[in-house]
Amino acid sequence: MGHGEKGRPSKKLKFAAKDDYKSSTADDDYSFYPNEDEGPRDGENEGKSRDFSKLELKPDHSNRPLWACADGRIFLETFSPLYKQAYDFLIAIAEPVCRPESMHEYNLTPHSLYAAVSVGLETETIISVLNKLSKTKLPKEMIDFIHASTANYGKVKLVLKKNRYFIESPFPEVLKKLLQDEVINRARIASEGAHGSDGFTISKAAGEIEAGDDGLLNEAELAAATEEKETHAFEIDPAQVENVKQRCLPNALNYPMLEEYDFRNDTVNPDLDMELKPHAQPRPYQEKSLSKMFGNGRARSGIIVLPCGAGKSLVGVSAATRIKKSCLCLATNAVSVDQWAFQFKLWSTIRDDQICRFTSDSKERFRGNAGVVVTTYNMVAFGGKRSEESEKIIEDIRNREWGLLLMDEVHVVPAHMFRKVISITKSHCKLGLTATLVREDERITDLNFLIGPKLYEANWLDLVKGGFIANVQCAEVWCPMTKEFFAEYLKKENSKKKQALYVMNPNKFRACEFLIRFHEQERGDKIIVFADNLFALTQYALKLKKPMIYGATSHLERTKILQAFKTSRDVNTIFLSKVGDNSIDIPEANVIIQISSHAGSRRQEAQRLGRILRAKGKLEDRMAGGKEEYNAFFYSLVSTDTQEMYYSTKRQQFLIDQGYSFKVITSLPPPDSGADLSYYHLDDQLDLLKKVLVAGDDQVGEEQLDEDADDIALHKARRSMGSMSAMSGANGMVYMEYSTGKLKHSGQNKSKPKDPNKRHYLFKKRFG
DNA sequence: CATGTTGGAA
DNA sequence: TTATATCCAACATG
Repeated sequence: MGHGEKGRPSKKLKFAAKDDYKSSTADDDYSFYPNEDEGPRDGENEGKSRDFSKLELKPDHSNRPLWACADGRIFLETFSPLYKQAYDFLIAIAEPVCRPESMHEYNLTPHSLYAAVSVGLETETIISVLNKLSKTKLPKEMIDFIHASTANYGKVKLVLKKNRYFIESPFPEVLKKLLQDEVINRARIASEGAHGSDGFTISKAAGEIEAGDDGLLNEAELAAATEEKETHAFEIDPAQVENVKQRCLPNALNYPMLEEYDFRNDTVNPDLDMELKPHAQPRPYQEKSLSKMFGNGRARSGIIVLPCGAGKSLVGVSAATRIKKSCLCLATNAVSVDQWAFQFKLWSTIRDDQICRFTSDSKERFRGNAGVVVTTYNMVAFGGKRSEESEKIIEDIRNREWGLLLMDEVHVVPAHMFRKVISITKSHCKLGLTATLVREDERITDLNFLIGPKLYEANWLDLVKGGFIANVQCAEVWCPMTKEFFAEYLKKENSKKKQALYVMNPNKFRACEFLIRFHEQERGDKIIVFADNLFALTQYALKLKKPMIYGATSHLERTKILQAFKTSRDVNTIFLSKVGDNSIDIPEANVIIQISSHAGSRRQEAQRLGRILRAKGKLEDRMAGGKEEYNAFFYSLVSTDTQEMYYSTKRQQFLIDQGYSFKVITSLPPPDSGADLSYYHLDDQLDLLKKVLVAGDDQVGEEQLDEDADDIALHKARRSMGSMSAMSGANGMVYMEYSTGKLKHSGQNKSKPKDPNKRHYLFKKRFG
């Protein structure tokens, strides 16, 4: 730990691009902020040589794009003509650490090498290709490390046959070694069949190769031809699969298991008749993802990383159409379920009666003996009492042997949920899709053994350049606290109260107001404002008279607001709470303003950024004049000299590592905007301050009693009246006025009880 | 039946 | 650890 910054190239770094790589991303102004730990940097690499000057350059070094260091780090020059091939290769064998414009940094780790072997690369291929691309002779340490890490890889396979799990290997001695492990030994179950002298079942297995993709990797993949060999195997308890897998990982016995599905030779499970439609033309990087998965004619389990908006669903649907067996598709929520079902119908020739959704209010069944089921993680893992109908369907899911388990947004699903889902379902192949493989906590290791290694990861910047996703300008806006707010901020001990103060900082509000005005009026943009803090969200939205959506906003209301945002010229800005992080799909938006967000979740940041990544406009337009224009904007508003500064930089390190250039803006709103914006007068600011202080004091205020009385009265009245939320006071009225006036939707009376305050958790709690 | 509300769960 | 969002099921309403 603690060597996030130290792990970076030292100041004495020789090559020129070093400066780009820091300064193109971060303003030196804030480099003094503590840098976050940088994911797993392997301990054993600490302290090894980082001095490049001793490395001996090859005579033709300028034609080669890589620098390889003894400690496992690799740097890639992105301006090299060999960049494309080198990138494909590196992404397969190493973890990307930092990918700014002109110089990428990667790290070789046991896990990354495991992933490399899993997609068919062999040790010698890895070394020779690295050597070919490197400007210097490969350090001996690196070669040794690759040897040591990969010696055992690819020797053991986990295979599902007729609903039973087997550990297979051409090397019986390896199986014996595994069985010396207590966990694995206990997991073994005796099975009938042709037994060899060592008690293993023996069978012949023939390798098969499919034409791979182009370029360097093709060679490598072909080189990874599987030979015909006797295969030895023993059976294990299905309930123990996960534990056994974990024992085999690089950090334990170091015989990580490959999971491959030889679907073409699967005669047990019924085929599902579906093809990609002709109009479904995968883009190059989608094709590449698929070639990693199906590179040797079988289906490998693993994770594919593509940014939001880059077309993950086409990859998922394509995978399903290639395997042509029953497919269980898992999404995070009901909205996603609908979208996936839609995507299947859009891209494939699947018949309507072969695809079904399984959620609380849609319990469809497919006809015939094979089909696609789209459901939520929750539904499968649900622990409580199920309805009769659900019970039947889930039983079906349990008993079926799935050809493909397609898991969307794997990065948001808690590990224990995965465990449950994976132990409930039996699948030959698992494909995880995600936009961000963030190495926060141990989650990533979990994913590695629960699903499989990373099969492919696209570089965002390359997709931007290709016009596949939008070109985003990220900016952090520094808003000084007003004197009065800062004084209160310093007085408070409670961090919650502090938060209320820095989020409601009038200068921040004015900056927000300014940005909204600018983007609405000058550029005609569509803007989403995010706030995690409900109080702030409400206050901002009310004051600026913009619609908002948060947890308690009804489904109907949500769709209405979103519809207006998408289609109406009058509604160009919406306020979202965390609801917007998942599940709400708004391709129209191209500006995001964050006014508050949670401490240090890089995932959240990336997800929000993903909202605006969908390419906007025609490529030609964007490239006009040879200079690519920004067509999307991402602002984080930060109150200076508060805790927020710390959190903010912490989170943004992630985006910097992804290669986004960052701007710090310190003069917003511009001085001359003055009274045009709210809270210009000190009196207004003080009013706001008072409001914040009262709200921040929550729970035990005198107001509470009044609210209580009102709320109880309302609670009682709710059934009979269904509306007339008098309790909500002026705030609610402003909100309603707005939503009825501007959105012009029908049924406005009905929506009245949806007043934000009414369902606020503070109110609900008091009845609990 | 469709819609809305509530409580419990993870 | 707290706050917030999500889902499911059951029940009420019209």
